[in-house]
Amino acid sequence: MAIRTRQSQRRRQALSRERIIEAAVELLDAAGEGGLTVRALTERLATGSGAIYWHVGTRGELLDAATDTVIAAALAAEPARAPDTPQDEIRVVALGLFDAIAEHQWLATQLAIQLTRSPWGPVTLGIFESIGRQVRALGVPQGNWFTATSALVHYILGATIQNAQIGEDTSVAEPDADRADADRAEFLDAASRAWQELDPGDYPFMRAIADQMREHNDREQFLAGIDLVLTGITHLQPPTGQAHIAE
Amino acid sequence: MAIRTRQSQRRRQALSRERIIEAAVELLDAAGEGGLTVRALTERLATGSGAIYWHVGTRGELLDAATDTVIAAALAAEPARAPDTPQDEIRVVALGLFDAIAEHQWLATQLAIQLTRSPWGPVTLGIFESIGRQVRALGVPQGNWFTATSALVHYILGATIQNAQIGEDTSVAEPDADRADADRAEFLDAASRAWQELDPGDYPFMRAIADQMREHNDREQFLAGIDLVLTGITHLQPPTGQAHIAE
DNA sequence: ACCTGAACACCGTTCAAGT
DNA sequence: ACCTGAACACCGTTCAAGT
Repeated sequence: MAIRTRQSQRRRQALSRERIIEAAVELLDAAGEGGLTVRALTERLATGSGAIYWHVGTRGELLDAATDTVIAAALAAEPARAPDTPQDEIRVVALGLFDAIAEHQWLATQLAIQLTRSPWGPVTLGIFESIGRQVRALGVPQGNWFTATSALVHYILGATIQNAQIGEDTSVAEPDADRADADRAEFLDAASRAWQELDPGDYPFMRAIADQMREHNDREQFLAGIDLVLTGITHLQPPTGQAHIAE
Repeated sequence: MAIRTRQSQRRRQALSRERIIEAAVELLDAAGEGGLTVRALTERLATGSGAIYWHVGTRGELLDAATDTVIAAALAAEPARAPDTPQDEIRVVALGLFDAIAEHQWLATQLAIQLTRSPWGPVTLGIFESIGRQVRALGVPQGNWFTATSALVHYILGATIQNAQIGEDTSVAEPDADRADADRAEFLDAASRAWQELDPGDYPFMRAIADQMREHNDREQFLAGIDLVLTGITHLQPPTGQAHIAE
């Protein structure tokens, strides 16, 4: 009963690479990575397994294509209000990724897999380019572009992966926004309580910050981290030709 | 022929949870996540599949246990020279994770999976605690502990995941250190050339930094990012009770 | 308590055959 | 060129049976 099969009797749309990727994203959203099986896909699309391989290739290639598609859409999405400084633009791009991963939790793992397997594949390239342009607009000296952009991108990816399941909802449905808020408060409360019960000998730090956890807002916290990195970028020493002249 | 079966005829060590995890790590190191199958494991350990389930549980639980074990070891490892400032200690912890993931590439994905599924599981907790203690030692005001620690941890995780395959070797074997260096130079050169051939309309930034890629050292670059975040932490505003009094 | 291994359900992929 | 679906090899997990 879990997943409703939306179109099983006769095919409504012609089969195509795009249609297959779209259906794959629906399955992934509904049931996670394990939910995307060739059989479930052929059933949903009312076709045979060979058709999938004809249009997109193996299951792995389909996963890559789904990841590329969703990330590219998140990077291309125009924000409601036009940002007027490079800092704002960076926040917009970062929140775009943050929300995309919250909406499609399977993205966190897929992103990590692509990052590991091909560190400079299309996905990473797109993210670096988006952030890098704003770093340039910030007036950072050219020799620091790579360091500054890497720091931002890596912070964004790490934070975004950890917040995948916490951030949920936000932009999707309004009706149960209250319920989502309640869920999150409950989650934070549980985490906070768990930390307070940790062995003080092993986890003195986590115990000490247990209080802060309760009253913390994921998006605000995420943006505070962005600001911290931006501050670090502002104070970068202009690079020398040779690294580490004086250590 | 690929993987040498080290002990097949008769069992040399008594079967135990620890022995199974050890063998799992060997399989993962040799052939990645796909290389860890229950059948390969039972063959290597000269046992039946039921024994695995008796001692550790499902394949997923075994993957979690392997991840926990390797990360805990990386965090507990004592550095060659004792670090004498909190900043140095942070660099030591960060490089410990950097090297662990370079040595065990499958860790990058597993870490991301655990981070997504249980954001405050034992792995994340251990990393936060290690870094958090040093943030406290740095003299950061308590209200900023969480923000500062998150920024560091998320940067470290993001950077470390992307550098998983580039960083390889380093601490393992000396004989082919030259060869590994050559491999990396080749890799960087290829990336640099690929960026120079990108469409200037779509990727102006990546084209502009293609040169920097060639002469870049992963570990130095990683540490430069750490320093950037540390600088940002130093310049954090002391927090107010209510967030965003004046926007 | 600890271990064996056949049996089961499910999976990705291929490919001869159709249109 | 595009699609079908049976067949194949392989997988994780269970469990009655052994010690």
